[in-house]
Amino acid sequence: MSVSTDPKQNHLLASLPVEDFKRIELHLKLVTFKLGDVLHESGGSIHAVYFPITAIVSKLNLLADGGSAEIAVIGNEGVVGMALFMGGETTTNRAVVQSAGIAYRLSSKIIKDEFTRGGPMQHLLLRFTQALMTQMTQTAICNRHHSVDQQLCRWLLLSLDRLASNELVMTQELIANMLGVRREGVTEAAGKLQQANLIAYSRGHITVVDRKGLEDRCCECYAVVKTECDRLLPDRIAE
Amino acid sequence: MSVSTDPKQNHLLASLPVEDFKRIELHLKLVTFKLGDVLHESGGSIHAVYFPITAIVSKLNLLADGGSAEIAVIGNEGVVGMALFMGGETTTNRAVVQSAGIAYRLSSKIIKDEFTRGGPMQHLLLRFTQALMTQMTQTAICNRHHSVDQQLCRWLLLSLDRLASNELVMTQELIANMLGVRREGVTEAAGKLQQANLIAYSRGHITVVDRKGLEDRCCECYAVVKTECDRLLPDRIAE
DNA sequence: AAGCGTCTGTACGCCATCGAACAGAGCTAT
DNA sequence: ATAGCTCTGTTCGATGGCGTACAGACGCTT
Repeated sequence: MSVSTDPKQNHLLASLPVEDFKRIELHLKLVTFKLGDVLHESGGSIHAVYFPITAIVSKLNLLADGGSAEIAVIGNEGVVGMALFMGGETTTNRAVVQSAGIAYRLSSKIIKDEFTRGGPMQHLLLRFTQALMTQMTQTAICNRHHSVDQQLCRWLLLSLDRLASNELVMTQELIANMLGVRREGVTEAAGKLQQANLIAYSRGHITVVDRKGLEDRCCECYAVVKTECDRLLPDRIAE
Repeated sequence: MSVSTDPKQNHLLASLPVEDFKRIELHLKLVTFKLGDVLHESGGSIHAVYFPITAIVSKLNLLADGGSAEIAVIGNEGVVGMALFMGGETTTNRAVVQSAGIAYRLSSKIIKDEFTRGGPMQHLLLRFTQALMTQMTQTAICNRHHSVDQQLCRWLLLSLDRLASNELVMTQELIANMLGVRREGVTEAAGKLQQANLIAYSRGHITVVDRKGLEDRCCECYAVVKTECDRLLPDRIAE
């Protein structure tokens, strides 16, 4: 098996004890996602959870008038579809692929059974859920108090942390949807970052040149989320 | 026992099966909170969970520069201190009393044991957590897209739903802290609502006169949260 | 009843973001 | 190489919320 499709590239799966992993191993289905694929709709039923390996997934809230805002981003540190084991079955947000890649799918029944055991899997899923809540709440206050410039930095850094390379495939239009601002606002903010030699981009490809510079320019929100994720989540293989 | 101090005034406690309730009943400690009391600090350790009866609690995120924003409000439909059973032990937000009243306290050990059982209590707590996440995410998008006027309506309605009377004890200054806006912004928005005969207030006492009118004036965010809470949470005594 | 502190009302200039409209630049397909 | 589409850059007026400053109103205390 090639390293790049190893389920244990997902941090949650990686930190499961052997016996627990063995139990679900056969049920894990490799799936490939491309940019824009929808894992589940807002209000739609959820049939499985997904453990991203190289894919990155955005949770987007939507408004009746077409407005939107990303409320969290999930990569190989976590899992998509928590509403299944939380008991709600659906959520009021859409899960959409922000960066193409692969993930492992686990069907509704299997993940629920596993969660109900109350073992390491439950423990991991709950801690991840709390990390996700931190991201959501920090997004809320960031939306309230910080400039588009700062939020773009936060967004780039959060995405970068979940990516193997330093290049994002993402148009300014899409970033604007994520941040819930106008496309022109992103153009302007991105222009500033480019002038400052922090990023370089062209037609949907953004390359982060100076990561440290982005962090300096960013609001505190990124650091809050990062610190809390590091605290709550396993960062590599246990055992 | 007077009706007003019955633990079963809390919807979660009320919908526990008899045997599960009996097990924790003796450990429930009645506590009285006044406006501004802090249940736990941002980043501080949490020693107990609280089931509000008449009290209302705000979850507030804070910024280094003093900025703040309410990310959720919890009344007798829920519980404060989820980080305990989620495994994180602390959260990055402050829980502060927004409306004076009583609550029942359950110590760390008891609630954890109860949660670990995997029975009805776990089930209820998880569903409540998901309802709370809905509130958080809707707050995030509301902060991004809606006016102070609309947000004030949302805030009033969410508070009202958790209150026995139609009078809130709350200065405009405090509301401003919750919404993360200037006090003057609240004065202006509240002035409009008063002129429209939807509310009446004076020196820290707000009376809602026309609830329906508030709903009409509000953004969709209130309805989204309300609908999801109704779906996920028990609304009265089970058995 | 006088005094003081708290709460609310109002005004003004400033700035970030919005909305709309359009120009240019770079792929890609035929 | 030409046409057409997507993506990015720029402009301009409008506007909502911010920061600051101050004035009036209410109510508690002495």
